[in-house]
Amino acid sequence: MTRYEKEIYGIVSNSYEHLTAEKIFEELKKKYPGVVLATVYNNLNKLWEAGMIRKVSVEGMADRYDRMEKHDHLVCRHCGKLADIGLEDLTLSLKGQLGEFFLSYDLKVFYICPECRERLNNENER
Amino acid sequence: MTRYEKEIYGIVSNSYEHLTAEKIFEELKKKYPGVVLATVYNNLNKLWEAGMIRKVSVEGMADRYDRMEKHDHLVCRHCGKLADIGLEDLTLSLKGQLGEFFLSYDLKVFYICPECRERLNNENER
DNA sequence: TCTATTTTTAGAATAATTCTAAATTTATTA
DNA sequence: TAATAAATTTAGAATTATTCTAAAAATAGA
Repeated sequence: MTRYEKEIYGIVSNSYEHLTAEKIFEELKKKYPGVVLATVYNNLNKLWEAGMIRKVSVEGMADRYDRMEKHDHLVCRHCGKLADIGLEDLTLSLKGQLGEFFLSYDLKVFYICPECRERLNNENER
Repeated sequence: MTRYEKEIYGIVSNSYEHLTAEKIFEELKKKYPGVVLATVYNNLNKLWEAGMIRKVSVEGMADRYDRMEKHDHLVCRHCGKLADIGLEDLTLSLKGQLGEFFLSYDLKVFYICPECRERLNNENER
């Protein structure tokens, strides 16, 4: 593992936020001011292809990167923010339904996050 | 509903393919040669916001549009192709786990599609 | 140390999508 | 119906996210 690979892996896998390449770049620049965005993309792709990090894609937003540890995502339909949630594991059920075709799955649950709910409430009261 | 909205809705909701905006544009041009790509995006967004069509997003690929009818997706990890599949409905289980927060969900199952499996086999045999 | 390989940089290029302003179409009202 | 307002479409520029290319730098191997 190269310097940047290691560093980027650390940033992504130790964060409970869901960082975009741009955010990771900003983070990395604190320690390595000379680094360049293409390097971030290079290494994110390498790490993703090696199965060491996740890439989370939601319609119309930049991809976000996430630690591997098993968990699902809540996605706010208003602001797009992601939150982690541990739902029942579907692996067995899916393997049962699909056989050895199965590789992995991605479950996203859409909702309105607490902040947006509150904001929407306030707007309605006015 | 405007002319184009209706037409685009028809294309998307009567197709079992998973069309990109570009493909829909090509399709629409057969009937309305003067139409412009921005119109396609405008109307796709309107239809999506109105909950009349789905938008399917997979890391690193252009968004694809799909009919609403309840179904899940198989995504080939090699070529990115989508296939429909009807898996067990999770709505009740998720409502149970999340309460009225729940809006909807999106389940993608990753696999290697038959074509890619075959291709990979052939390559290995050589 | 010399050579080959890999990684990084810099910045251009591409792809997908959105934006803006003007033109056109459609709907509403006098 | 004419006049006005509102919504849609067009044309093309702009933006955003991401990838590509070629050269430079770093690292690893013989």
